[in-house]
Parts: sequence; C-alpha cells; structure tokens
Amino acid sequence: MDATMIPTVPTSPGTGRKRPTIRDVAREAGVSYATVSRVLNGREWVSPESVRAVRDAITRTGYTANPHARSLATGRSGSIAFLLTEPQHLLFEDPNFAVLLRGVAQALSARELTLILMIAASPEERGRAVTYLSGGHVDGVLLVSPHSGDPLLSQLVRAEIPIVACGKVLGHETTISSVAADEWAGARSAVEHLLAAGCRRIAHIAGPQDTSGGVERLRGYTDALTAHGLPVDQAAIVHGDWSHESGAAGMRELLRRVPDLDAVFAASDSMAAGTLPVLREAGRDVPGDVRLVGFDDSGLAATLHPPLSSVRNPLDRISEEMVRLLGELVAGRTPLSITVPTSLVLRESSPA
Amino acid sequence: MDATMIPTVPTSPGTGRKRPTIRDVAREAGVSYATVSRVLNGREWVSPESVRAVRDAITRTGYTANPHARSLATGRSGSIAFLLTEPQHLLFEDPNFAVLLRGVAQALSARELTLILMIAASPEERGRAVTYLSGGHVDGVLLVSPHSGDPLLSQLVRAEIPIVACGKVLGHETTISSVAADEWAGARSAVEHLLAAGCRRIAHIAGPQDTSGGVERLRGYTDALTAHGLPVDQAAIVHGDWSHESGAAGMRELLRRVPDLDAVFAASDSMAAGTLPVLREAGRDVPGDVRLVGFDDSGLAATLHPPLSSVRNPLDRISEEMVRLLGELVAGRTPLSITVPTSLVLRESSPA
DNA sequence: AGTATCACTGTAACCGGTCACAGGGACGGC
DNA sequence: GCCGTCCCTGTGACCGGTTACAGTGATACT
Repeated sequence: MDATMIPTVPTSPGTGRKRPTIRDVAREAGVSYATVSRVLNGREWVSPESVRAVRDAITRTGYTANPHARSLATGRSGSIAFLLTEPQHLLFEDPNFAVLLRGVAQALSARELTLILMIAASPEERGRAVTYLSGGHVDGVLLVSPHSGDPLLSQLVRAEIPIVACGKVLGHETTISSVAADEWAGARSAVEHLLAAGCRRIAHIAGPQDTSGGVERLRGYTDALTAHGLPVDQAAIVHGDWSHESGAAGMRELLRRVPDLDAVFAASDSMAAGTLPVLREAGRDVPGDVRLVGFDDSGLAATLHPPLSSVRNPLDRISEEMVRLLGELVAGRTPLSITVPTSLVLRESSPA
Repeated sequence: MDATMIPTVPTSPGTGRKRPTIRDVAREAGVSYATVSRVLNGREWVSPESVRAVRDAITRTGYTANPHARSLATGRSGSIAFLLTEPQHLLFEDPNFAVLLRGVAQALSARELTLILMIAASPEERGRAVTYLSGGHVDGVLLVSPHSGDPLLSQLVRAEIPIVACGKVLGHETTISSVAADEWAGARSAVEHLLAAGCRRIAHIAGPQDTSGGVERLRGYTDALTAHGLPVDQAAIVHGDWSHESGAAGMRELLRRVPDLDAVFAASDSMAAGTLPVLREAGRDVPGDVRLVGFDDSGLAATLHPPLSSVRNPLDRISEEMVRLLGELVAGRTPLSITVPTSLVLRESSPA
C-alpha cells in the first residue's frame, strides 16, 4: 500500500524544514531581534504594542528558543546533573531513590531546568562524568548520599561546580550544600516509641558508618536509650549495608547474641524486610514477640507482612530543598547545610 | 515564574577563572583554531606534528569542548531524552524500569551522549515536555511502554522527532521504532516448563490487557496449553495490574475457583511475590504443592523465599537496542520494530 | 619549466541567542 | 528654544565551536 505512495514532504528527520529563529520572529513582528530577546527575557522596558506583536509572531511561527545558543551566550546551561555513583541506588534495593529522583525532576521542571542523569558506576563512567562535569557544562550537580572519602567528590569540589548533596557530607560542609532529613530525631522517636510500648531489649541494625545516615540513625538509637536511663549494649548493635540480605544476616547474628530481644530498630526498610523471614523461621512473632521499626517509609513498608512501622523520610521535601539550594549556590551564595524533620509512621509491626 | 528562575548574576562560582577555549589551545599549540577543531573531530588531514602539538596543548590547558557551542554549530545536540509519562514507573512497583534506565544510561554514556530525564506526569509537565522536545533541542526520544492512544505520541510524531519505544506501539509502526522482548515465547516456555514438570492444572495471573505485555504473556500461556492438547479454563485465569497486592488478591481468587491447581504462572514477579504469603496461609507449599513461575526476573525474584523461577526480560539487551535504533533514526534510516529473545531462569519455586 | 595534484593550514562566515551601547522621539522644566 | 530625562528600540560585538573556501608549499607528472 505504501510502496506506491510518495511522501508529500521531504521528511529527512531533523533536516526537514528549518526551525524559526529569533530573527524570523523579529521580521514577522516588525521589530528588531533584540526586542524579541527582551520580550523573551522580560527584564527590560518594552512597549506593550511590541510585546503583543512579538507574542503574536511567536505563536504564529511556533518559535521556541534554541537552548544551546542561549547557553552559549549566557554561559549558563539551564541544566543540572543528577549524579549517581552507586548503581545499586537504581536497583530494587533502594526504592527511596526513585522517589527522590521523581521529586527532583518535578522541582527542576517547574524551574524550567533540565535534568541530566549520569550514572557513574564503572571507572570509565566515573572518569567521563568528572570530565563532563568539570568542563562546566552543567550549572550544578546533585549528589545522592556520597561517601565522604570518594575521590570524585574532591575532584568536583576542585572544579568549583556548585554541588548539593542529599545527606550531610562529612568533611565538606564548607564547600558542598546538603539537605538531610533529621535522621537523629527520627531514629530517636522510633526508639522512644518502642520504649513507650514497654520494650526493654531493643536491638539495632545499623547502616554503614561512613555515611551520615548510618551514623545519625545509630546515634539517635543510643541517645534515646541513655536518655531513658537504659544501658547501650554493643552486642545488641549489628552493622549492615542497607540491603535486604544484610538485614537478614544481621538478624541472625542478633538472635544469637541477644536471644531475649523484644524489639528491633533497623536503619532501613530493606534491612527490616530482611529480618522478617529470619524472625519467622526462629518462631518469633512480629509484633507479638518482637516489635519492628524500619526507616525511610519506602513503598516497601506498607506491603510487608506485617506492615512495617517506619520513620518517614520526607523525600519530596528534600528534593525540593536540594533544587532550591542549588539555585542559591549558582547565584553565588555560600554553601549551606539544612535538615528537614522526619515523622514516625506506625503500622502493625509495632502497634502503639 | 521568573521569581523562581536562577538569576543571571555573572558572579557564579564557576566564573572564577575562565575555561580555556579552542583559541587558547590554538595559541598554546602554535596553530590556528581551525586546526584544533580538525584534530578534535579527526576527519580531515592534519600533519602528525600538528596533531601532537594540539594534543599536548589540550592536556596542558585542560581544555574540554563546550557542548553548547558545538551543538549550535552542528545542529546536533548530543543529548537524548528519556521520557516517562507514567510516574509509577519510577516507583517501587516497577523495578524493571530502573534496570532499563540503568542500561540506557550506560549505552548512551558509551556513545558520549547525555541522557535528559523527563518525567511528564501532570498536564503541565506533559505540556512542557512536548514543547521542549518539539523544539528540536534533543536528537531523539526514548519512550517507555507508551499507551497507543496517548495524544503525546501523535504530537511528537508530528514534530518529526526520532522516537524509539520500549514495547510495540500499536498503530505507530511506521513512524516509531520499537524494541520489545519476545514475551509470547517467554510465557510459552514458562508454561511448557511447568507442563514438563508434570503440572496439569496451571493457573495464570495475567497483566492488564491494554498493554502489549499483558496480552502477549496471556497469549503465550493459552498457546502453550492448547499446543499440548490441554483445555484453557477461563476460571484458571485472573487479572492483575502487575502489583504485589493484585497478585495476592488474584491468588486468593484462584484458590477459591481452582482449588486443585498445581502451578501458577504470574505475568510479573511482583504479582508472583504477592501469591507467596497467600499460598503459605492456605497451607500450600511452594514448590511442593504448587509450582510458581514469574516474569521479568527482576531483582526481586532471587530474594524471595523460595527463590522464584522467572522469565528473564533481557532489559540490558533492550536498552542497548533502543539506543542503537535511535542512532539509526537520527542518521536518517526508517523506523524499525524488533524483538529480542527471552529465557527462562529456573529457581526453587519450580525445579526442573 | 610549467602545471596538476596532494597534503596541509588559515581566514572568515556562520549557528542563534544575549546584552552593552548608542541613538531617537516625547515630554517637561527652564 | 534648548536641554535633560525617560522610555523604548536597533546595531553590532560577542559566546565557542564547525566548516566552506582560499591559499601555500612540496612533490609528481608531462
């Protein structure tokens, strides 16, 4: 059927017909191209008639500005990079990450900024990422919970790119802005809730201690205990890497070391999820024998059996603040670290 | 809107010292800037000495090309958009999506293309996305399983942007390239495996029938049964929406309708995971009493108890092919639809 | 020797915007 | 009538690359 049909338009993709430029609009509107530019950016005085003429011409021609020409002229790219250095963030293990990404995309879209996603897992990818970013081709970089010692960090800092991290970056407070949930308070409230429910042998599955999240959540746990006059038993603290598997392994270890535990506070929902099959196998009922609280309130929490109590990590708020802070950095303000409050969401795994 | 835009103050941190340009490199190397450009693109004759001089000058100055200037001159942006029209893709529900994104990022990075992520959920976001993309500011668009009737599709097609979709787009075969897994064959092999293991009452939890995935997987199931001379019992087929919950609900329904079932083929791993607690509660052992096979072989499959057999959705392959096809479209080739093979991964939930 | 070819290089004109600067009316004050 | 101000507008010089075109010297060919 289409073999005999001859297309009416020479449709070579991209080369088709030229897109209208600012000069075309100017001619159409009967003004100079500088005036069109002024209307577009709206920061100088232009007569109402000119504005209207230009507006009309724009809709008539279907003009949209060429962002590359604009970037070249202004030196500002209008795009920011969202850099991931750990591929597992993108995998099943970390559903929070997806929520954060969604929030950031939304906040950027609202500011008419484009989001460039860079996943730098392999050494080559990391190298390419550093070169690209150091080249000053984006206005700023958003980082997800970077490890403090990562050489990538110092390279980016040296390149003087505005950076905002999600989670405090120890040792870089003066060069990198950061937005973090008040994880200490969240962890503390989780443990206080368990104490109020009558638990006295509360164990903790901690996160990596080279991330602020891991440190803060552990600190919240110990502080809650000591504030209530309870001893901090090092045997009741095991360390995981946020993952499901490490949660399972940690739980097995805890059952061996502290068989009389009556509650577990896990530093992530994934790790909390990992404890469930282990507890079930050991014949411990949740929440009957052991109360369980996780952290992040990810999508995972509500789908577990039993549904998991968790500390809500306000990721929508965090992503919004990250973009705001990045805007300020780009505008020349000094780096700033802020925290946003968390809240405890109670579900069946630890009834009030 | 202007209030939220990043101000145009020229004192951004990056402006400290100016980045070297092609002219700086030329001066440093003692050649003209055209020669530097030639070395960079390497497509014309340049003397070995000049090449070496330029190379040295580049490393000495730490030069990196300004992509915006390049785009402006060449008319090619060097970036492609990854467009999501359904926000739930990014959420916990669809771990496959993350794997696909990862693969695409990798494939693009290897080709020195940048990935612009656009999430167009709200009507405003969708509008902005269409304007941006229609403006010709990216070289092409990658779409994830779009619904055939989506007006966004026809708008993009009208704007003559190269598009590659993941999953066949019914009705747009001649304008949009697509890459899809051979889901029919995958589903069929899963059911054949269950038949070979001796199962005779095989139920199916199907996906939404307005997606090609849902349709194809169901068709593979029925075709496998009829090919083996078995009747297709409509009572043994329930419909879900890919989610964990719908899997659980479907399983409850199946146990009521087909109490003597000896196997379940679920159209997604999430739905398969949802069946597990229901089966356990009903006292059915997996795989002892009921064999279970999922679809996608997501990260989820291996972490379940028991580990889940699943049809492997070759997302790495799909992402690679999507990027390849997009490259061909940009180069002017006509749209093409291809399928890539799936394979069955056996685990404890359905031993051979 | 004259000339064609080859290998290489430099100049200049773009690409499509932004913005500093100069200039031109209209108006008010002297 | 002259001047200064206030708005508004156009010209032209960038931004940092690519590339068409012209040119140069060396070598090969006639």
